[in-house]
Amino acid sequence: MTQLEKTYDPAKTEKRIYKLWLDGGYFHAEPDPAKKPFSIVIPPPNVTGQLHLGHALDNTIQDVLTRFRRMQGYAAVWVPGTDHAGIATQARVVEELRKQGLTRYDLGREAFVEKVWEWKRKYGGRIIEQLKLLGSSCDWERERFTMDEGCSRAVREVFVRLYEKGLIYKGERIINWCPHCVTALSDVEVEHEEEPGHLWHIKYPLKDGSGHVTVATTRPETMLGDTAVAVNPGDARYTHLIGKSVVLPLTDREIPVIADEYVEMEFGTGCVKITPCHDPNDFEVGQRHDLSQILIMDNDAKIINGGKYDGLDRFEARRAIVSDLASLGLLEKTEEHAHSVGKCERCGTTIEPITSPQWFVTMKPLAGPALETVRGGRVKFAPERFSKIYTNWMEGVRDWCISRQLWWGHQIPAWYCAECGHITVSRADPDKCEKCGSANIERDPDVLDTWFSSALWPFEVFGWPDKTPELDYWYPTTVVCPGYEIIFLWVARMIFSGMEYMGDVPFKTAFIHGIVRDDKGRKMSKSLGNGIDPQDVIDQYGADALRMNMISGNSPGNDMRFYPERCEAMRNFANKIWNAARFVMMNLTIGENALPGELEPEDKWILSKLNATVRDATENLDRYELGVAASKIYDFIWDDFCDWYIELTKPRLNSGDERASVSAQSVLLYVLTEILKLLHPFMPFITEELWQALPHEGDALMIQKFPEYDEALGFPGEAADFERVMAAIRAVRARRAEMNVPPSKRPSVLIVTPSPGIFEAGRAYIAKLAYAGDVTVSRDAPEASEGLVSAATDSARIYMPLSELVDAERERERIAKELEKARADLARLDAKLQNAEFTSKAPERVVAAERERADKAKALAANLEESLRSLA
RNA sequence: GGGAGCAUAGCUCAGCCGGUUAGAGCACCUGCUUUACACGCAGGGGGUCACAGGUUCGAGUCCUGUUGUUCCCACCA
Repeated sequence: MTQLEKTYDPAKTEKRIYKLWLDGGYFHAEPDPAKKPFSIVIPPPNVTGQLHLGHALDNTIQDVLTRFRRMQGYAAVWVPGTDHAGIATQARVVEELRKQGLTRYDLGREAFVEKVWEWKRKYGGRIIEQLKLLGSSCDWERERFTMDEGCSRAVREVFVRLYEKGLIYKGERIINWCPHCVTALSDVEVEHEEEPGHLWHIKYPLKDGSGHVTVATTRPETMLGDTAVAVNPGDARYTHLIGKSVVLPLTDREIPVIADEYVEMEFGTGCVKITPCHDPNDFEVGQRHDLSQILIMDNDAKIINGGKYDGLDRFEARRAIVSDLASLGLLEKTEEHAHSVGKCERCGTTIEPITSPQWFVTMKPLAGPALETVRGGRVKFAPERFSKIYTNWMEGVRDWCISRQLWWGHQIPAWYCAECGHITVSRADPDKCEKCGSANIERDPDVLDTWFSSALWPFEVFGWPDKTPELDYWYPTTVVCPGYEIIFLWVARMIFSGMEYMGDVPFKTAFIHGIVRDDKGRKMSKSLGNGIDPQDVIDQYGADALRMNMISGNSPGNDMRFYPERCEAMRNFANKIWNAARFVMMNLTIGENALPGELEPEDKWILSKLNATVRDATENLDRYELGVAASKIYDFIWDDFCDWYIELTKPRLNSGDERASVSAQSVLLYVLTEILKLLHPFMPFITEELWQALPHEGDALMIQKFPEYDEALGFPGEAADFERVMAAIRAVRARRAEMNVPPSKRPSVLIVTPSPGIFEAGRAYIAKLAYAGDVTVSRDAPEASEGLVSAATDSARIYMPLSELVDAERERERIAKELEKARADLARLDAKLQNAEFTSKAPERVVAAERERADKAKALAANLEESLRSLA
């Protein structure tokens, strides 16, 4: 048998074990009609991204689920891949170029895109390699990229279909513009932040010279684009002005005063400047009143069409305009005013609402089935509460702006005809206008939102739009495991996409997790510098410890704080298992894993505990309660197996009796092997390593059968009996500890009990675990003696002659106190049991349990009384 | 403005369908080189489960309200 090191060293095993799995091909799955399908598609990380703890969390979750089902015999596939991440990736390469003093325009589109591919080839593998460090059992043969050929074909197919169906349109609408990323964004890519700002009250003189109206605005620079002033039609203060004109200060334009319900009389002055090109509400108002549109900012948010302000940055323009208005006497007042400002989620730049010709997906027709499927429970959210968040959003969903002014991404398959203006949208690149036949056509330069391709992920990875065996077998996927921050960006869009193109849900369950925060509860971010690199954690504690830390100690859907010390606890746990296995191996003379024909009471006890743990943990895993499952397994291993069972086997192993030793070894090996299987989904490396070192059949632990509940190994009666012996041992230990008796002092122990059988059988264990010299079991009490220390359980009284340590008076007091407590318990239980309401209404098993408890309290009280008497 | 989460030991958190005397890790106290493990063992202290009502034989768990806190959504000029 291999000799194990005293301490588990993850660094020495993880790489080797991962290679063993790869070489064995165990991660790969094929559709297999003889098995049940199980599938997960990875939330594709950004191709240029670096692994962070958020990835560690959701990949651990996916790996636990995949390994669990694989071991249960499912054809389990976990499809990995990466996302081309349009804006993020392009920004990285732009930044690279900037360092060389270049812009993307210096290279031109084609060369730039080639540059990004180069970058992707160079760094795209990094995150994948990092996922492997975690132990992820992805089917790497099926790795995909959202811009690979298949995905590109899927994207194109979807775009064309939606266009043909009239669900994709191009329109001049208000969109969110990021002047830094220089592109349009969808609504969900904008984060709103409350910021202190100002409400400037500006006088707009009436054209007829009869005075002025005062408008209030938080963005005075946009006044250059004003094309009306609006008041509420019911606002008596202003009805006489409706239809009149005002002269827009700083320009020489005249604009009308109009009436619109949208204006709230209570807010500001009740007069609103209307800037259709730079505010979504004003845009609507403009539509209703057929106002003209004046765009006053360019793509860099510099002023255009603004006379002397042209060329100024929007914030410079704001300062200049406010100061000019003040000097003209048109600034009535300035109020402090907190308001929410939209920021680009990518770069944090303040978003500018702007009218722009963009492509949109009409959402209403897609939202219907997407809502139905969640309401009807065909897609379930875990935890359930997230379905409400989803539903609320989907009910109010607005059209999705899908075009991006980038070069890196899926270019929109639309060609504009210079002759007739027709737009040709086509699966294959056209060489002429489909309407007039002109060859003078030009392709739309824009690319699609990155999430447009990720929305198709659950079916494009299986080969859609082709009909493939994989698609047929694994779609709908079983479960998807994203963080709650991408419910709208990704989960929602997969659902309506799945319904639209596949006619079926993309996954049966969305298992949502929270955010990993730092130890102070803050989000980890580059700017705070509080990010923790999972690779460092793995180096220090091992991947298994990191994984176990991610899974346990938090509940699904809630954020978690990351404490390195918790990893330490899990590292210690790994070491505990390591040493338990080391102990088993050191004592092993057998080469086969089989339970002995005859089992000792302690064997039945541990098997019974194991069996219950298997049943409970499996149930928890079935319900996505991974943390609860992990902690049950943890407790069983540490408390039951290590602290009790291993100690209990020592007398047999050291007895010199070959048969006794072999029987102990057999049970040890059996239980340890089952433990390794149970724990494997959570801590795959150490469990595989140990399994390989132990006698085993088969090639790898990761493809062994997951333990199943076995009625034949229940032993409820025997297990309960044996717990009486354990209770006696605990009682003796507690008494000794209280009196500071060192383990070297081994008094004889007398056990007085009405049921001596189990204690007779357990004599050796009592001697070992309670440090007894010799153990006598009797039905009869000893002669009263001053020198005895006593302990009592509900099934026995225990006496130890420790006359030199014991103070008879204090001993009596102590027992009297315990007795008092036991009687109080008994009284409480009796009262409960005598309450007819309780006995008639509570379920039978609860009443039975209370009865048993009362019986035990009664027995304990009786034993304590007896102890007291024998001291008298 | 709408919605959701959280509030349990000094700290961070579990507590799954309402049913013991509410648990874990860390921290703390006492003792221990017991030949698997000091990354350990044994024993121990520590909680009015935010507050107020309610439902129930029984509430940390369900309901209502209050307070505090975090987050999400929303076209709050």
